[in-house]
Amino acid sequence: MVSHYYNSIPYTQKHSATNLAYASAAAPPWNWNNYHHTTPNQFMSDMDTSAHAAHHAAAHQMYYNSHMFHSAAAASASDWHSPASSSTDNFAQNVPTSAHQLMQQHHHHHSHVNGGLPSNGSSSSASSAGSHSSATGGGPTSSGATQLNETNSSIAVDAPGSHSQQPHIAEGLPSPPITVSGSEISSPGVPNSASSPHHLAHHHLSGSAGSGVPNNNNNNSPSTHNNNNNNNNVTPNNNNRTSPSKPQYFDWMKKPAYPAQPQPGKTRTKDKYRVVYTDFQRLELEKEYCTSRYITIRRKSELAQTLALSERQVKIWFQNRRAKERKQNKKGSDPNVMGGVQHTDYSQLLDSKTKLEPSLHLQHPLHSMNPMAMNIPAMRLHPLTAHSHLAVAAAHSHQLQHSAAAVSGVGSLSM
DNA sequence: TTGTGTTTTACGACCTCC
DNA sequence: GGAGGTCGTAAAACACAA
Repeated sequence: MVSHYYNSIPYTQKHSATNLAYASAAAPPWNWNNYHHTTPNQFMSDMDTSAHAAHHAAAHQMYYNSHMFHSAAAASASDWHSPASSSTDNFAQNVPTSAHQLMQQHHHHHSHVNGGLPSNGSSSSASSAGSHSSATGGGPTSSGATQLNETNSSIAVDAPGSHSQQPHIAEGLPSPPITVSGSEISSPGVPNSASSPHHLAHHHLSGSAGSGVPNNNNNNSPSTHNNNNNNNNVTPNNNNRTSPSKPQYFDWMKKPAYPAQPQPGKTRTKDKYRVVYTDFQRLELEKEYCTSRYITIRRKSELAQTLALSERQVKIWFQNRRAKERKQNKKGSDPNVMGGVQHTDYSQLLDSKTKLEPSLHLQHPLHSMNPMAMNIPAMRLHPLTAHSHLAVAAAHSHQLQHSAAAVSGVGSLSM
């Protein structure tokens, strides 16, 4: 199965709607309107529908409004775009610039309600659906608005100093689905991603060049890795884990990140690479995971589009996430205690969430309905386990945001 | 700066289900 | 046969101590 992903279509993209995150220019990534449609036949697909759908939407909205971006919101008011902000913290950078903005824009109306906080995380969106604020909307930035498409291409170089919003957004976005495989994958979304670190840069080039290079995944190649090393200054990483300043052009940007033609049938070896998802992407994935440990086909598709990842990437992320959780549970004899995870604030988060969303403590239908899940001990959620899942996710989210909090001057996330 | 341990993406092998 | 699941693992990215 996997093999054909890159063997058969090595470097081509599948042009399915679902895979092309950016393809749907018309449908902005942040549009969550389609949430939870039932998908008959999918054993999990229905999970999100009906009861869960309602809860899901509610959960996102309630949960994330109050917690997920709380710190970001707090900081956002003044600091996010402040050039003065010296912090190099990656999340902080991302949030403010991209994720946060997106949030604001996307849920602009919510913000009003909430007093300007970036309300709901993306998700929430169900509500935002109709109001997709687009670009102009309101964010501080406006133009940014944008959609992934625009963003990608817009990543252009801003004049230094000029804080054009677009780039920021782009940063927050997706990463590069660069996959060797081209699979659904892979490509998906990303059209080449602008997002990936290199991608961003690479895209940048291509964008400016107008070429629009299609994905190419393979960036990876060694060259990719070298980027970081060679390019010193700025890590192309979209995560912005490094420098806050926007790079202009670098040598590595000028050349293709990867060899023109990797061997199509090769198995992953030297060329193996992996992209680092942006904090925003991770956060969104965590949020989704928080809601359900098993993503439905529909949600996977939506998420992939939203985050500019391939469905395959989303699927694998969930697989890895579950594996991580199992591992953690194993570590701690007590599955309810997340092994190795900091307990600090997530408990707070959890508590708050619980209050807001009691239903989250209930066993998710999926887990009882999914035959496969039934055979997997780890999947059998007893009440406490369910709790721990949330905690894990929350903790993880916490980690992602930790930096943001630090930047904002908030010692710990007040979630 | 470097060495080392951990985490994060991604895949292959194999399994089950439809 | 295809899709998605787990398990194990490779390797990049990251964190951190020395």
